[in-house]
Amino acid sequence: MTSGDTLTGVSAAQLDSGMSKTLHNGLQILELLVHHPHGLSITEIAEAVGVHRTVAHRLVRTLEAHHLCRRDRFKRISLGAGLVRLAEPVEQDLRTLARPVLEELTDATRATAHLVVRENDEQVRMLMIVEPRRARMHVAFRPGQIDPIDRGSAGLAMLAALPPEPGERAEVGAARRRGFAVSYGEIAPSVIGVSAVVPGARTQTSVGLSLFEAPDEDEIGRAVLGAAERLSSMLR
Amino acid sequence: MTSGDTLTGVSAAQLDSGMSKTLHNGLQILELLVHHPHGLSITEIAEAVGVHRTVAHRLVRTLEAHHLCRRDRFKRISLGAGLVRLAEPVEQDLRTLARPVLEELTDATRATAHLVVRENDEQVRMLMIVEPRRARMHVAFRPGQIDPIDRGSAGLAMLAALPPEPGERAEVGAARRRGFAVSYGEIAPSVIGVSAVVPGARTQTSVGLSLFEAPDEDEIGRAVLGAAERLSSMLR
DNA sequence: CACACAGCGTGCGATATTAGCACACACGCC
DNA sequence: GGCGTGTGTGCTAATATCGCACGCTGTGTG
Repeated sequence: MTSGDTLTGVSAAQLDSGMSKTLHNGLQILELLVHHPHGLSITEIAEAVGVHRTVAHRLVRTLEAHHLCRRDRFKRISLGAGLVRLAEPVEQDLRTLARPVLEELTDATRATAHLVVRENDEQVRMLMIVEPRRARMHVAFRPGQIDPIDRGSAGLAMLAALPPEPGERAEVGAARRRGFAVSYGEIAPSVIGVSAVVPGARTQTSVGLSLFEAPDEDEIGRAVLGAAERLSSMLR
Repeated sequence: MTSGDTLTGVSAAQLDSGMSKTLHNGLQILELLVHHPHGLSITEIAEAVGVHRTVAHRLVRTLEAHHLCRRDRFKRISLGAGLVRLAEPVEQDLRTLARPVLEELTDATRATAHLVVRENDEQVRMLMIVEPRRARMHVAFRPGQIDPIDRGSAGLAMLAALPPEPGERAEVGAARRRGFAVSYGEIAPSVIGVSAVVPGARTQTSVGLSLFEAPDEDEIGRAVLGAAERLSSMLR
């Protein structure tokens, strides 16, 4: 991974053979705009993506027609509202049901609660409730963030929910015995994670907490397990 | 608008000259998948979008590399979690701050609360809180839904926030006098809308309610105006 | 006020990318 | 075991794209 990632563990897609270059470039524009909330000009986009200005222009027009980009009155381009329509069906029920559970968990523990789902060999953060609740999220994690499956408490918990593998990390075995996983600074430095899987979800799912100080693992683990159980029962 | 819309007012983007056909096709796949939560096969996608199977295959591979699609173990394709990363920055602060305000409004009125922002000549529904709160949303409205600016209470309220236009609808003038707009069945049949703009938002924004029975307009209007005011004060 | 400048938008040909074919493969079903 | 459906992969023709050149708009400056 020699290029393209500006945030922790967020890998930019590489143009591989058997992929469409034009579509790839268009999507790269979207991913670029994620990191520029105040918008970019056509020229800046063209430079960043590495295409000719007129090419960027055409791609932006196309994205705009789909409401995936918008242009303010100064022609600066930012992400468009059509994206929320596209994102809305993604694990919709799960997110709707999980929100009150996470809020409860956050209120009980004064820590940031997460909902994470597995996607192949990676884990995706789907929902976060921070404390205090109305804070804007300037933290290391963001919804939609993608990390490898074998890192962090959420990933460990998911691996522990499967049958033991020969070369698995010791933490996975510990998580399997305890029912919840703990990790220290694996995804963000000095952030401690405690997670448990949600039984019965269609795709592997976990609920977890982020802490900045070493917790009473058993107490926090019980809270997380309780939240996972509660969410699990709502899924039926 | 002769083709492509399956839901109320949701218009599919047309391939216009000056647009990239490949990117357009790729995005069409995403929009198609919105309506198929259980996934589609490559062949079904190819048919629906009107491209050759191998073309669809390549497009899907590209989308997949960007985590915009995922394939389950039976090769069925559905929307991927990368979309929540893309959607997350869209009006992020506004949505974060508006949620508690909308929840309060819903609890007070037992009606569905909406947050709507303007995008050029269209309005986009950004957030909805339904009553009961944990219900899955099977209603006529969905987050991300796009409607023309001159329909429904949210649009009327936004138009009323601008200087009077010569040919404007009478309802706009009424909304301008009262400070909030009311509409009867303009977006979804027999659904009554009451909306007020949020002063001070970067893009024109409104807060509103959906009702199924004719309300006491002044009472509901006061509640909506209060919510808009509260949200407005949080933006500063 | 006129000028220059920077960035945006649009035709139009050369070219590289894509479209579609033909085939091989995997899987489930009779 | 054979068949049928659906997926994945080289390869060439064809076509959509790329990038150039030009005109435009709006902004800052002498």
